[in-house]
Amino acid sequence: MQTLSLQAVAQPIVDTRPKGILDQTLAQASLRRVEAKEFVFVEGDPTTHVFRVETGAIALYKVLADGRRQIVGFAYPGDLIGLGAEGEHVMNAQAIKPTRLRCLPMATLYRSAAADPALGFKLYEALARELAATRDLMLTTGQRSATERVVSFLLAFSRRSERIGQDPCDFELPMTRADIGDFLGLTIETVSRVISQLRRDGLIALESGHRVRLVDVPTLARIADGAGRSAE
Amino acid sequence: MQTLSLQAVAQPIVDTRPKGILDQTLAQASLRRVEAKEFVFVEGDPTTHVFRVETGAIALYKVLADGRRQIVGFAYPGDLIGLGAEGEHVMNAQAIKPTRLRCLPMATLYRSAAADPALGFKLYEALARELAATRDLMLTTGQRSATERVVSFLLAFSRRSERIGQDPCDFELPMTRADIGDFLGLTIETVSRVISQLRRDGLIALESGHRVRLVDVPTLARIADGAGRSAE
DNA sequence: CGGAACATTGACCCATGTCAAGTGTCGTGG
DNA sequence: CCACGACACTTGACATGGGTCAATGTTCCG
Repeated sequence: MQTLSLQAVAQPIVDTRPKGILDQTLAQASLRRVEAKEFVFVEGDPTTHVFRVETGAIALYKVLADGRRQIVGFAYPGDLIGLGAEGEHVMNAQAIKPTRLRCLPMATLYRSAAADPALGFKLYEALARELAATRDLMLTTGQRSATERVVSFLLAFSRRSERIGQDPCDFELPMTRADIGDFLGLTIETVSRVISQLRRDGLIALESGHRVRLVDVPTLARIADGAGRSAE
Repeated sequence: MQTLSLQAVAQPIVDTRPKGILDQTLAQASLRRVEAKEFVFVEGDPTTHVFRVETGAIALYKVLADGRRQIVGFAYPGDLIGLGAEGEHVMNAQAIKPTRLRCLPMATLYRSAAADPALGFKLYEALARELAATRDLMLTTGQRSATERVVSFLLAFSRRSERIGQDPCDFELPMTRADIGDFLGLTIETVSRVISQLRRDGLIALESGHRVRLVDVPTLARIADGAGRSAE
């Protein structure tokens, strides 16, 4: 899942790197700050804008009538949110830490896309990446055990950490155990137990509940893909 | 899901039945037949074509190293498959009954899309619909009980049946119990047990394992959304 | 008609949910 | 600076939904 954020890596010496039209447009877009737990939009809101996360993190989730919650994704800096919904949003977007967003009016975006097929293609790609990520998550929640899910989650976060040029084996999880549980289809307690067990087994280490260090990545990788099963 | 397909509305007066450019292109595309259980493409295949299902049904799925399988969607007549993958496919597409497909070379599609933003938008919309469907499924597999999952599945199928102008309360499921299980994240046995129970409760009726009649839709709808839970 | 694939049903058991208690940890106000 | 309350997290005991294994029934096609 290499992201659209090529521009984040290739920063200008003299602005050699021609920025895409999307970046150009976004650079001028208004900035919005949201505090932790504040909503960017909720289900039913008219889809007036698309947002790009600049800093912070956002949880995207749906809820059932009785309050059960499924987080379908987290958005980190560089990610676009609000794409693909027509008319009104079908989910909630809530900040999990203080966050800054660029706000791009849908109308502007569509006008630009009609004029420039390359922009349209960018949006298409962004959506395709989201779809791929969502399907991977489905494979995880639908088929894996609790331990496999948590480990897959940690490894995915590790890969992301690496992708943005940070230590892939030592990172800060911005979300709570409840968020992880609602993402993986597990309860808080199960997430907590699995993490404790991984620590006891010496596969990960924690200093402060949210700072994770991956100690034995090969073993973790094996666990994620079902080591110790029938047809492994 | 009313669409942005303004271009579909604003069509010329002559040529009464305005077919979109996508339909025009597909009408000329080559036809391919696949038998039940035959693959349209598998993980790793180069993404040379996009397909539209004409008749039959296709299962789209991913597999884990040890063989566990997650069906991420079924494609029925009218649906596009193979969109959103770059370079190579990341999943398998297998017919669950004899199926006919229109095959559209990716290159042709992209060339057309570059020329006509309206087509690009169609593809974008198709992808957005898939994303929405996948997320709904995630909510189901991640948060619902076995009974809720099966009932949700039946109701979704019922809605589709209605959408294509057929009886929403009496339909033929093209897929096996194994397919349903791998779609919902349940075992064959559980699917079978739940269906038997629903029948015993008089909520559905079956003549031949695959022909389903929904008897008490209101109750089914209540079950799907968690009737009999804490905060219902 | 026969066999293979698919489906149902039952008995048992385990992974994970539920309920409950207890332990940090952080931010606020005294 | 400390005390307090609110949360988040951990841990334990127990319950249970759904998985596993196994036997049997059914359907469909050659």
